[in-house]
Amino acid sequence: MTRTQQVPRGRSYHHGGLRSALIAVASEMLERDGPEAISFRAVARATGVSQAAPYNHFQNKEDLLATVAEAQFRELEASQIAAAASVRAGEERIVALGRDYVRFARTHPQLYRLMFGVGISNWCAHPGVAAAKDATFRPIKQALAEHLAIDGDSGSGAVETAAIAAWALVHGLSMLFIDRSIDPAKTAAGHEELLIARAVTLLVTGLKSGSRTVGGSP
Amino acid sequence: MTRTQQVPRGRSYHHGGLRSALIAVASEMLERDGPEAISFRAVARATGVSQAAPYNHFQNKEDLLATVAEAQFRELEASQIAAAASVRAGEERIVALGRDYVRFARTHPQLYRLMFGVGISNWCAHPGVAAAKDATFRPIKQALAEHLAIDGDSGSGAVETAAIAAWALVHGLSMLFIDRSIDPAKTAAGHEELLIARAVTLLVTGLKSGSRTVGGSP
DNA sequence: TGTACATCAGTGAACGCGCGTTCACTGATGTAC
DNA sequence: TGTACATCAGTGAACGCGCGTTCACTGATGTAC
Repeated sequence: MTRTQQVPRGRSYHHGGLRSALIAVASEMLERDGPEAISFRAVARATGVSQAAPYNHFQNKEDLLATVAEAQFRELEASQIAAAASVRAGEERIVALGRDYVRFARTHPQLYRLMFGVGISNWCAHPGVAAAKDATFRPIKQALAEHLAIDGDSGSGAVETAAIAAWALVHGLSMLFIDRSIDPAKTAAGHEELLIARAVTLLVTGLKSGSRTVGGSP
Repeated sequence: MTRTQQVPRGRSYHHGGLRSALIAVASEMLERDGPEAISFRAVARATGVSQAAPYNHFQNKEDLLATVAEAQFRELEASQIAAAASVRAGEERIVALGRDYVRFARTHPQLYRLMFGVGISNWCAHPGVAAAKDATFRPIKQALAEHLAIDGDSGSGAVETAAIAAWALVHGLSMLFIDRSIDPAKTAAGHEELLIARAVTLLVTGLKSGSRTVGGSP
């Protein structure tokens, strides 16, 4: 209960802030080695603590990984909110959100892989992650809804579809960059930014000119 | 050299077709357990052979995994070629390619994850995979080039950008479906197909109406 | 203010495991003469 | 056709490893009276 004061107090037997320290160290190690290679023991070791100590703060290894993933989603959400606020509404904002998204993913490539399940066998045990993921998704949904000016009838279904398409596009770009499917050697330095902007613009253009015609029965 | 005859000959000490048997068994196990969970020993065991036997056919575990990945890319390429041929050129063909791509990914979700590096630490050691990946990419590139009717000057750069955007879209959709980010409970049965078609159509629409205007300096 | 006590958050040893890989070996197979 | 020999493709034991997790424990901390 009094563990709210998280500052380690000198030569204390107790760590004082082990939980957050483990999260920080795990994030670093995950980013360095990737989610497939990380071990619970190694995280404890790197935090300067016995291998059993983390069990006072996390149920098991996956609990720690899921916690890190959730924290990353919260950071991405904050980044998206900031990106949306930095630009006036409309197409510009949607492109800004797309660029921000891919930039975030490429800044933390291995953590981004973790966020989408690499190295975690049972997502279902960690519902908090799904909630954080949904929250991340909100800014782009809202920006699209505003831009398409679909307020009422044809409504939420179309926005949902558009949002999923937009998400798929930036997620796909991020993953292809991360696993080097898009060759960074071929893509001259700085051109990636242009590529991302163009791709998102492409989609938004399609949304605008097709919003009344696209659809129909399966 | 005479190993071209791959049929196991009854109670033979030698297997006769161990290499391809290992690939088949590994594919099954990969699909069942995922690339993070598979072990070289387990593959040997399931093939009914000692744990050392596979080393006569593969340098190491990753060599086997990469071989499986390459084979899967070849299958996807064949599937894409067939999909392109099944429909007349134009927007329809592009949508058909997209649907086929995502269908393939969702039919072999864990193998698809392997194809994009999950469970493999060093892609660079397996250049054949990259080549197979490029080949997979060719049908959609060609379909886009034809549809955009950009033959000469503004040329290959625009097609390349469009192709990467299209690839990112279907790859993103595939991955989001596979890791259940797109909730299949929310998406009523059969509606996924519609979602995929709509998303691809969106992009193609954007390509058409924006092909002369999108671009500019970074 | 002092003290007895409950609780918290560590330790270090151990359990049991399966892994990737190597090694010396041997039975099976194919080939040259 | 028979045979000596090289090579191929298996075997089974072993090496060395680090892993996730549990356990009995104990030192540190906070609290009630």
